[in-house]
Amino acid sequence: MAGKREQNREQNRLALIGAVLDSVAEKGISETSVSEIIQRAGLSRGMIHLHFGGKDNLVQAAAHHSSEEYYDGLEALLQTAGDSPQERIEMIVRGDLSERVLNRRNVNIWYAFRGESRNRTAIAEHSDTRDGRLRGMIHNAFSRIVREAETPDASGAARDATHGTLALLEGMWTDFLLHPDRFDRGEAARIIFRFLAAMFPAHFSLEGAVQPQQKKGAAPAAPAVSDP
Amino acid sequence: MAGKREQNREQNRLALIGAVLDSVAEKGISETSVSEIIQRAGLSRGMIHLHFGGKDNLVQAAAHHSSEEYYDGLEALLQTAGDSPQERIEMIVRGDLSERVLNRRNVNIWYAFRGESRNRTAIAEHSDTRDGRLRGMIHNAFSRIVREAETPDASGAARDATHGTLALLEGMWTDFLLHPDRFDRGEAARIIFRFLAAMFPAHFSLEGAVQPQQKKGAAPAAPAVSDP
DNA sequence: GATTTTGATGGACGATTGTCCATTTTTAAT
DNA sequence: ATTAAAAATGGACAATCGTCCATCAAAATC
Repeated sequence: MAGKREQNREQNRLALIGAVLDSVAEKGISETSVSEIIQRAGLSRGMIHLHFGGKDNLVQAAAHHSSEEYYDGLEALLQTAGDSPQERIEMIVRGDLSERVLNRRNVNIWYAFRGESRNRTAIAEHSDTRDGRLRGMIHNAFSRIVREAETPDASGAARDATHGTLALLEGMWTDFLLHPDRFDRGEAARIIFRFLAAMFPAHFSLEGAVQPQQKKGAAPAAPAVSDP
Repeated sequence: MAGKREQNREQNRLALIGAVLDSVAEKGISETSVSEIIQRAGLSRGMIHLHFGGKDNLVQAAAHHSSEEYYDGLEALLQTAGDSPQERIEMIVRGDLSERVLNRRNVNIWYAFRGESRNRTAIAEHSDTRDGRLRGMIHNAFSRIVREAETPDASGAARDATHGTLALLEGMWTDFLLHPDRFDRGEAARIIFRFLAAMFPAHFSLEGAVQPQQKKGAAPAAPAVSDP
């Protein structure tokens, strides 16, 4: 039996965190005031001090919550992936670009906290740990790939591929932040795999997209007028 | 004659903008108050309203100023580059990762504004235009590369290479934001060129040096997009 | 040198910020 | 049913926010 008392208590805690995240996503950090938060949560003014001891702690808890949510989602997705390293990397990339993870709300929240993370040490830590865990997963997979491929300077290649893949994902997120309407998930994934396929042709290919390795060049010859 | 009056006026305008950027870089946006600004600028309280009509406009002007500064620096660097597209791309990448452009101050400012750009339409616009101009320069170079290389689906390849390179640069900036102390410019550049070398082995090499052009006979033709 | 013009000053102002506590309400224990 | 304990309320509070204007100082013009 949870006890109605403790149950309500936890429920209100989460309501406050949710209200912060909603407000940050919608209005930005600078407009996320105590008044705004308690109005969204439908609770009284004193609750913040009661549950978190102050607004800063609440915001920090919200950042932590959001970070955990992101990583849990990604890890759950990863458990449905196959065992091969390329499958795992593909799952991470597609997962990180999926609607469930990469959406306006999450992106807004993520970048809002990042912009203020310099001062809020605790928030910066969450960025770090998330980054660290994700990096570990990707690096692990690439290590196996370069080992199989017997690449020269294997450890350097794995590290660079990891770093580059992470950077590419970060860049795509930024893309989404700046142009959420014209962002194309398929294109983002295709570009990442195009780079990976160029580096590890034996492990990645461009399925679904043009893969004209041995086909004769059909001379598309369409002059590029398309804006970038 | 500039007139001592107008001269002082402009000087104070710039002092206010500089104070905003210093404060944003050092304390973050949320702690950049009017009091903080005028204290740093050594001017009186009314100046903000006099010169900019309000704090929001001043912050916007500061964002604009910072953005212009970034792009001007990059463009100046680009004019010292050679004519070949690979030289231009290398110059852009190395320039974007150079100490002069990528440093704590600029990164802090840039991400602070990004985090709040959702609401401030004007600030978001500057991100856009900067992004657009940079994208144009890179896309222009890749268009020439794929044309020379007679790549199948040339326009798609150029677009993807542009998109990927921009994403990689963005990711490296984020890297610097989160770990300014252990960031390695050389490593960042090496990774980008490693990806580019994999995609365009005839044009980029792993050492980061530009690959010597194999055929000199090819007419450069007119650039698809004219540089500003 | 006198006058006009304009930039610059700094305090007053109401609004809003986050904190905190006296009080009330609700649940658990007796 | 009564008491004890905990949770929730909402307003008081000082501090700070950004705006604006009456006033002053200085440069430009006459």
